Amino acid sequence: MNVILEYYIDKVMKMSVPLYQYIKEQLIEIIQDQAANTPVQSERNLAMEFRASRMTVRRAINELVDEGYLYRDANKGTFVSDQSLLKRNTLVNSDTYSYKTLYFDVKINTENPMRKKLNARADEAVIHLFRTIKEDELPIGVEEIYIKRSELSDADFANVSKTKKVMDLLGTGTSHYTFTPELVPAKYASLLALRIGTPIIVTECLINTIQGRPLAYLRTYNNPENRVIEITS
Amino acid sequence: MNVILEYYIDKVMKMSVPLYQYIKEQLIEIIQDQAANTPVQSERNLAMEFRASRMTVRRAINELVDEGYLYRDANKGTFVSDQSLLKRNTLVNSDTYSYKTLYFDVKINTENPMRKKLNARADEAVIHLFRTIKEDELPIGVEEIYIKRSELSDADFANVSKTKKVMDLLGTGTSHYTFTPELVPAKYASLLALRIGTPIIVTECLINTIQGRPLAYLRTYNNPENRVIEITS
DNA sequence: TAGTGGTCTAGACCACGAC
DNA sequence: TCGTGGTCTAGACCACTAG
Repeated sequence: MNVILEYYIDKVMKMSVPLYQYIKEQLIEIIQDQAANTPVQSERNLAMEFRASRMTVRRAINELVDEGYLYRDANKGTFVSDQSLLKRNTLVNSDTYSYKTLYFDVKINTENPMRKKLNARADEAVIHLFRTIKEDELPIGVEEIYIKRSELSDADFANVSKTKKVMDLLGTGTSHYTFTPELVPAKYASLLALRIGTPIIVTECLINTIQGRPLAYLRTYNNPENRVIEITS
Repeated sequence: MNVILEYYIDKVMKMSVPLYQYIKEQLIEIIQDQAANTPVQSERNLAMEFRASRMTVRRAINELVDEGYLYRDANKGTFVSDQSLLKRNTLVNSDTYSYKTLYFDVKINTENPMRKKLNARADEAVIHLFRTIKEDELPIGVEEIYIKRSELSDADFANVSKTKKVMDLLGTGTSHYTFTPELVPAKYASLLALRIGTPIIVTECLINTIQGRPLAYLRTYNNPENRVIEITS
């Protein structure tokens, strides 16, 4: 009741978070200290407790299931998932990384092969960015970035060299990663503090708008000693 | 009308596909030859056409959005996504791969380090499997697999050496991948048709039940010439 | 102003599982 | 038998966009 009161205060004060969103947050709060496989209340009970319809509660629960917090067992109930491996992706998760831009430019009429990947005409402006990635002073990787100028707002363009995740500049869309094993290039070995001949993983990422227009191309040389690439799904 | 008739024939004949599922399939049929950004009919129109409620149509559309087929633009409409890069993951996509099992055994009381990863007691039976992966006679990779016997039904156990995707043996759960660059091990170089000293990507995958119990551990040595690791999201 | 997607309600019936 | 999640309906109001 306290719970639902809180929500309606928000609502009245025009914060106006959707109810299902509010219920999600409350459920996360409730389960976050619970052991895996703990049952959550039934949908009908939660609906009463939050003074919401069952469909609204279901929406909240469904999204938590999709996000890996809960799982359903038909005819039995809904339970807390094992969260020891919560969905994560070290390629995108950059909260603790620091970046140093070593090169920044906007080029027109260059012969760079990346233009083809971006499907950019010869006279289109393309942003070039080269930066190092560190975590606690340890070199994590070096990154070459190419972004189509025409896809960025002026505000985003002004921030581009400060941006951590290029994804954040762009709305929803698709990203396509490829992973290639290489020996560390001589020109990057010292930046990565790796010996010549060390095998590394190079990740390439092409980011498209949901409409199918290429937006950005990233090429990252990852230091295998300091950055373990991992993906949980 | 033809469309909805078909569905109800199915329904009467007890095929009993959920309506939202049927609508999904029909929508995929409709859009599969359409260009990106083509609008689909409004939810209200589709509801009339399928004689379904708007909420049911919404569910179908929502799932297609999650799966990357469609995208929404609030207050404007729903549109066909660019499908040139449909979600895929070459690590799991094994339709065209052929497997050859070189080693199969069930072991108890071994000193294998994989037992720790599987959290298996010393006296638990663990299935060991070693196999090569080929596509059109080209070596794609070699794979070491460890599966807890106790998590498999007798039927699954009988099929385990014929199984393509280990994931298929297990219900839903989480899988956690790590990617490591290595030089191809001498013992696998000839199986992979690679020269000694070639850098490769080794993927390790730990599969857990949704309850958090480890089920299987896979270690794959990927041939970079014949298998490009890629992930679209 | 008319149409769209976004949210929400208050019911309903079903199959299945545990008791 | 009772409670669960799975599916579905027929409405409703909102904010926003485009003509």
